[in-house]
Amino acid sequence: MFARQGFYQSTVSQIAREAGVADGTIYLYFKNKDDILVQFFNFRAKQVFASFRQEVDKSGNSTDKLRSLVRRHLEEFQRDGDMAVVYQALTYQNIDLIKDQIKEVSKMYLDIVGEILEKGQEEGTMRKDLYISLAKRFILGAVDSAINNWLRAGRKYDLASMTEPLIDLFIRGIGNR
Amino acid sequence: MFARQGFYQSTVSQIAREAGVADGTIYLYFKNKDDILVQFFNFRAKQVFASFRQEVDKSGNSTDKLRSLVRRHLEEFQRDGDMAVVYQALTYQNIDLIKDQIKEVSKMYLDIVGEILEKGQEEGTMRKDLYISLAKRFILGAVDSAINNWLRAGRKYDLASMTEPLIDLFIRGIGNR
Amino acid sequence: MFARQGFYQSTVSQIAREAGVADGTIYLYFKNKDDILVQFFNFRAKQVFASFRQEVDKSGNSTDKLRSLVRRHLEEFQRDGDMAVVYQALTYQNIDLIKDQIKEVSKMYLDIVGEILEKGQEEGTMRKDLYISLAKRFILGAVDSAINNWLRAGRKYDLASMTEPLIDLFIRGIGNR
Amino acid sequence: MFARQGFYQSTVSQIAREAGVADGTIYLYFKNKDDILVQFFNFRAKQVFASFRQEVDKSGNSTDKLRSLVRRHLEEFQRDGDMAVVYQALTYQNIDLIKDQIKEVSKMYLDIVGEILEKGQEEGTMRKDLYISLAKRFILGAVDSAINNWLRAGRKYDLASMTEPLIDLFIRGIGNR
DNA sequence: CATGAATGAGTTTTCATTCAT
DNA sequence: GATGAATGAAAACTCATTCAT
Repeated sequence: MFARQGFYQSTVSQIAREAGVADGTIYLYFKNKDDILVQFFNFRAKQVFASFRQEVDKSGNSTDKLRSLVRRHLEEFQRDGDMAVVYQALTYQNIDLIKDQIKEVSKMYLDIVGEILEKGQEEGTMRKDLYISLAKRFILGAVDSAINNWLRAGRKYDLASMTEPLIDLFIRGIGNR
Repeated sequence: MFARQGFYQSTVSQIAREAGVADGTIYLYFKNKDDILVQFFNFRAKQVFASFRQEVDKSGNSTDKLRSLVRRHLEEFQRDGDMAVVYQALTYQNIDLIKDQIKEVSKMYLDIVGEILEKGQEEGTMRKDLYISLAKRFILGAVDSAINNWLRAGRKYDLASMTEPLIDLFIRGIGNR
Repeated sequence: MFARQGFYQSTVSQIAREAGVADGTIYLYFKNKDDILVQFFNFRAKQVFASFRQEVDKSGNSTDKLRSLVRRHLEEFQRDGDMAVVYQALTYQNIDLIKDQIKEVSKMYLDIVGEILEKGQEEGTMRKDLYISLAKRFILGAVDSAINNWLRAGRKYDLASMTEPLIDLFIRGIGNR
Repeated sequence: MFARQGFYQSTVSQIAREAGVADGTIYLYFKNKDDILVQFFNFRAKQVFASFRQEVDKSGNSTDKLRSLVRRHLEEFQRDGDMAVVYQALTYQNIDLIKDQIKEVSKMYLDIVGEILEKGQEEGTMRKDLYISLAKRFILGAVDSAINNWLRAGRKYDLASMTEPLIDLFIRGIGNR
């Protein structure tokens, strides 16, 4: 519902009806309307991001790790497009309510990418002169943007298949020669 | 005010007070509250984006054009950080109200980048095997992301100075060899 | 709880928690929330007032009877300060719910005082020209007021020790002779 | 309406209807429902009590002053019986909201009575052995009680005519001599 | 043109009460 | 008898919008 209408356009009554419960029941599980968003973030989005770390640890060299991360990212967001919408909306807004949560999740992601880039520099597959703190944000931004495009295009094509083209753009830009 | 509090958190009364007029006066210039957002977009954001075209036309080769576009983009958004906040918030949300306007502005931008990339391919400075419709979105997304990072970091550093590092990442990725 | 927060500020859930039972259990012993107040009045406050009669019957002359009544009144309310709070709050409000109970209890008290005053007139210890129906209310009011002062002062001093000073004021008044 | 139904039994909608305005209009003049009570107290009850001082200053000896005070008190409360109900209900409850206001108003009254009693002692019309801090509360309590009885009896008789009998009881007490 | 008081529909939230377990 | 999750009616409050001045 938040994905379709946005948080402020969704009323608690609607949410309750969609959930098949009475209005008051909502308040047995959420402190207030805001808390619905907060709990969504803590129990859904955070989990997804936490799963990225495992995926990366499995892969071998840094390029594979980056590929795994991006693929997993796109796959998860494709699997739950509504979460994707809400996550994006929240990330690019400045909502006090969950500002800290957003920062935390974002940092988690950037740390992973940062480690991959450093490892890549050691391996010799990534450029030594990379401005890492920019490069990692650049990568997250580009993936976010790919997701945003997919959403705005109506979720019609296969988002995960964007992995290779994206990696290609990243690597040939940051790859050593 | 929209930048600080968001659209739904801002009341018409607050807007009127900030503007130094009475509540009713707002309705002499705007059909309703929504219309304030629509008109903002039409007369502020659209103008900015329209100015990009001129900037690009001035420059010489495609790399210079891309550099000019990105620099102008960052400069304008830095100059009016509040507009930047609102623009970003709207872009990554799914507001029916201005969905079309967003698409239009976005298309305007992507068209410019697309032309630059094609020109670059002709000139031999850009890779011939580029998946252009992805690459141009990739570039917009990366610039958006740079702006978003700047906003979330409190607008403290010089955003325009990110131009060269960004271009470097783009070009060495998409440049021909 | 009613003493601390008042009847309307206390929820049935709170009452149940304080009583160490489940919410629903309350409704096995009380018809509804109002009934809690009604039963409190019938089984607690009424008992206390009924006990006054016995106390008075024990004493000898009318002055002693009045002294016994006031002392017992102050002692009982001091013993159960929370009941005192609730009783006072209810007496000076106009709650349909227990209007009749209040009247009954109040009449019970005024009847006792009235009898004492009449006895005193016969004995020659009370003024013959007393406007009895005023005087008895005057006495109840003054005792109530002493209790109210004690409550508002935080129940810190010994309420029962106010008996003598009060009786002195009743009997002799404030005028010099 | 508060006099009739009590504060918690009165809804803002009812208040608005009685006032002949829309619900929202209430909130242009009162911060919230509680504020209605607070403002009532500050602008109505406080004024009444402030007027007592003037009345007392006019009279001559201390007995006259006491008589003037009591008469004015009864007259004002008789004139605005609804205020009387609300004032009494609030005084004998423990509402945090206006606890301080009640204390202030009550102190104002007790101070006046205290001064009168001291003056009476100097004049020789009041007993020298009076426990003044008790005696003044005793007087306020007795007057309050007279008002309360009048209210509960349906405001049918002339409250102000109770002045002389009350003063008589204060001054001479109930004891025969 | 501008004002700002008034409106009332629409929202969030509370909580007495019920009833299947 | 006891439970406590679920209910939904009712209440407080907000705020976009209107319109007489």
